[in-house]
Amino acid sequence: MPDITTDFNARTVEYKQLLSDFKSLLKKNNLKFTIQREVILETLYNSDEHLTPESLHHLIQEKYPDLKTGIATVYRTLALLEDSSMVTSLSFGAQGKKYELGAKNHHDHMICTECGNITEFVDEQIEERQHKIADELGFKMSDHSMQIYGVCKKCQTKQ
Amino acid sequence: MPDITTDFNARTVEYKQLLSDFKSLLKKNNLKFTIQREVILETLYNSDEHLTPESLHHLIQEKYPDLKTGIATVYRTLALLEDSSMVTSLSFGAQGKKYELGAKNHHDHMICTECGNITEFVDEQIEERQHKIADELGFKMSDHSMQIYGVCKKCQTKQ
DNA sequence: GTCGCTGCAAAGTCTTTGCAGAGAG
DNA sequence: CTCTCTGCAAAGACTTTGCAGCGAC
Repeated sequence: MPDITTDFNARTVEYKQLLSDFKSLLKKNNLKFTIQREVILETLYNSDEHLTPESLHHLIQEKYPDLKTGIATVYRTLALLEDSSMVTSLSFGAQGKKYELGAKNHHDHMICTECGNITEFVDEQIEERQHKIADELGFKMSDHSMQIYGVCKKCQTKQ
Repeated sequence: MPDITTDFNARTVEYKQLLSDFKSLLKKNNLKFTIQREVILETLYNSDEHLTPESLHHLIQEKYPDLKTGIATVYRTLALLEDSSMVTSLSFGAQGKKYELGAKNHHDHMICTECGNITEFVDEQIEERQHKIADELGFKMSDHSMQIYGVCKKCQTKQ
């Protein structure tokens, strides 16, 4: 069996899981499962990028032009997903926030100040120290975020 | 000599240094040294908090009611200071940014999700790892920021 | 005196909200 | 059927900009 098919199946299973989590969440809160909400989740899932509400909205309009999804619904759904910790938002320098699915593994971000691209990474030593520091300061740590800013390889070459 | 006096002198010297840096910066760019710009720098310096443009503006209005400093000037001056790396901005969750003087030592932030207070800390091990990671990913690192979110001691007690 | 700065108000962004009709359960 | 959602447009919040007079140099 070719790798691509395996990958596809794995992703399909993963997405189904995510979708079912989402449905449970909605049911638990007496909210309805709508096509717009599904499309937003799916688009977030299929994007490797960190999306702004606006870029997410554009992607959806391109893929489902007949749905006429409103930007307000995108904001409302992102707020819902963020409240229930299914997505995480990143805010930095520029105006606006970028969102990503929180279901993916935890990681930190390296942000290129030239092109705006974001590379993800994890470092166990840092993760460990963070917990220690929170303990020392008497904080009950719930989350953290770390960004390294700089110029990425590609942009260094350009200059 | 009492400690307080020593402290005061030390702070005065430090502020004079900062002010003179600011003046050099202005001169270098053919900009003018105005009372508003000084007041903004001074207020930032004397605040231990991380200030939003609005809170900075309020502080200034309280302390110098006759100056009638406009919020637009606060924004313009903060942008100027940030461009020249004299202040750093933090943006997270909520709307808007908070600013702090960058001349102070580098540090990271621990943010209480209950009361919004910010505690500063530095950890050498983390600083070191960050440089290593940037190197490994081919990034030319210019800066970084790290935030730990959680509930501070005080708020844990309240609950 | 010149040229940049300031406050004001108006214009921009990005985000949220109110509402009437559409649609999920 | 009921009660939540949605798209739209209007309202909000925060930030930036244009302009005429003011003030640093």
